Amino acid sequence: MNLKQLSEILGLSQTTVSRALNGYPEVNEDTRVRVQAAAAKHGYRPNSRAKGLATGRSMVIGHVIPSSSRHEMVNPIFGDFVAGAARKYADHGYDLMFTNADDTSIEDAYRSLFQRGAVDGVVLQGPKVNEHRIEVLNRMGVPFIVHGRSTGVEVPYDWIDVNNKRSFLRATRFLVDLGHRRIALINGLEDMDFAQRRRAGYLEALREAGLTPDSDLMRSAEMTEVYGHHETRDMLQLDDPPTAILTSSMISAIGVRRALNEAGLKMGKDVSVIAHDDDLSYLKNGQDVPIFTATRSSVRRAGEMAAEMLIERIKSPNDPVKTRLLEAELVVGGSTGPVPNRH
Amino acid sequence: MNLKQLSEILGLSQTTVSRALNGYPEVNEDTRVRVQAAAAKHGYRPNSRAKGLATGRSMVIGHVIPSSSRHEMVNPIFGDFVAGAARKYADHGYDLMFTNADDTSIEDAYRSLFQRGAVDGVVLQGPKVNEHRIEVLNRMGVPFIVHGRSTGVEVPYDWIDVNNKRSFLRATRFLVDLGHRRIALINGLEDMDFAQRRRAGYLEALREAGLTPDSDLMRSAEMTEVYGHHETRDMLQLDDPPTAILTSSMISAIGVRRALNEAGLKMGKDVSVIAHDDDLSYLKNGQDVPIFTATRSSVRRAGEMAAEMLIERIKSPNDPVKTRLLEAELVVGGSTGPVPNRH
DNA sequence: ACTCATTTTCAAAGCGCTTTGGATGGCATG
DNA sequence: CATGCCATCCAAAGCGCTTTGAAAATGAGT
Repeated sequence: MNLKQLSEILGLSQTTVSRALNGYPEVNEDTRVRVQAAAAKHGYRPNSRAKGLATGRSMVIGHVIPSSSRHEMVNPIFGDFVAGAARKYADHGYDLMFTNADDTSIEDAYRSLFQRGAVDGVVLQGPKVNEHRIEVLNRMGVPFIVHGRSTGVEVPYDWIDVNNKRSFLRATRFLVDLGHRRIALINGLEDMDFAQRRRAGYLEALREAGLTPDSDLMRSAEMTEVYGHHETRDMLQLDDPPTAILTSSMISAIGVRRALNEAGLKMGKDVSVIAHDDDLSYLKNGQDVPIFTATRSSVRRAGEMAAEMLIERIKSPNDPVKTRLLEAELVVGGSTGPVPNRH
Repeated sequence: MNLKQLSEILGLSQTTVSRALNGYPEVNEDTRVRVQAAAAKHGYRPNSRAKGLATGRSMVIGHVIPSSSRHEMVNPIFGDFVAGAARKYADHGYDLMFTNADDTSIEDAYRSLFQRGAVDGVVLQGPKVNEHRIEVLNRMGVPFIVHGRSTGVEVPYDWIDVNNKRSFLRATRFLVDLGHRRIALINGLEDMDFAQRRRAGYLEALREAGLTPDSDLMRSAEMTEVYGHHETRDMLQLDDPPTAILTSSMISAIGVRRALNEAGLKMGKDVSVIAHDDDLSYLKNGQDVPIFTATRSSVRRAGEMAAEMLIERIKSPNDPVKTRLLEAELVVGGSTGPVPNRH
């Protein structure tokens, strides 16, 4: 069923039917009702490609998931972020399109998506320091929003981010206040912007407390469970092992906990742990009392907000740059406690 | 840069340029080379909407993520499945489109996606028992593939699934062979098809062993970490608590482990645990020796295969129905051991 | 040189929609 | 009654591509 057929059934022109369905004023209310009824009855759905061709808009937002050859990994926070975004897209009549690209062709993926007219805007996830893609997108003139920021990029751009520095600053201070002096940081990949900011917060808190950073206590890699476990076990072997561990994700925190258990150490007593908690739906940080003391910020909510900001940007391309910095809460759970007395 | 402009630059007709770029034979090799060079130089990318309109194909596959009001949850296996699928889509020139729909409108979401001409085929994830959507999709005539199966649906359809029954049968037998008699099952939501099959396998193994199923030991809900923890803690309170626990996901297995630790029980010694492991990239089941004894089947690989099967289906709509049953491996890790001697 | 078959190129129609620039008719106004 | 003004509706152009049917160019064969 297409417009032409529907209009023939109704004995109206395509113009009128189109206008009736799209809410234009120059059509009699009676006919509008009649048209809408017929459309519903026959299950007419305007072809989105044809509509897109005619209007020049695709009503689609693009996301690119990097699936590099090095790290065949899909961050679990991806699911919740996307769910949040997709929900808002749906509210505004947008669909969501993914492209999978490996690290080398990721820029090309964005270019292709936009220049083919497949999407009206894109979301850039997981920006690195000096993120090249931001300038590329800027130059292309595609509306976009960055989930995160990128230190070193000078051009203005829309972004939404968690105040990573502040939240790790606060978390570290919290540990310092509990008497900890040997505080480890199990961070995400070094070149990710968020990891840099978290480290900066961590280092600032150490400096405030007059503590010297120890490179043995600073680890960074993809934040898997296995990684959290591995690094923790490794650090526990040190001559002067950490009494507290900060980690950048709930997933690796679970690995940390596993390593502590294996070593016969009690979390929150022998070793304190603070995790960053993205408030994932399948991996809630406990039910009432949080399992881990954590810096919490819902990535799903971030997805929703990113979507809304992007849609606004598409609507008004010339508005001044919009940015949004979310503060993470520091929730206290059972994984932290005063530094144990050494014999 | 569109076709018309490019053809004018080249002094050729749009027809020839189009054909040259799309590899049709009726064009001189010299001109083809010339056209391709010019296209590359000017960064010409055919508008996908226009192309779709002309060809009647959209080169897009649709996925619908249910984000019901009841369970605001995105299954983490979703990410890996999609990553696998998207990779294969990309190989074949397809894009991937998401729509977010709540439980009540999910059927409508599929209908809309296809009838608007937005997608050439769809993937149905997480089928329930008597999955209504399958018949809907069948009647609509949209090419589709089901990740999983649906007991009670009589119409033929393409699917790819893990042999859930067999894998839980084997896992349960394994526990029985270790001497366990009180074996609990922490399963997914009752109405999910996979959950039914896993239970069927579990029950069959119990029957084989002459054990009577105990409804106190069979739990089912959304497979979160918190849920695994909650049910385990609950069952440990029983007069006759389980000595072994089967669980449908690594995520809830982590909750199980947490509950065991809290109760001062040693996993693999006091209580054995077997989990189903989807081999998620961020949640590997240990590095060399598996943490959990598990029934393992890569959901990413399933995504890849689903994508390929769907693309074949789109190419040849009249081929006989294709199905694919994957066997999960039973990998032995540290979470299982002989039943402890009761005093 | 001329025909005929091939190869190569092209003009134009069509995909299903929106939108511009009228047409048409009814109604109040002078 | 003629005029002008809305309120409604419509025909046709255009979005950027593919594809059909035909024309032009080339080459082989006589």
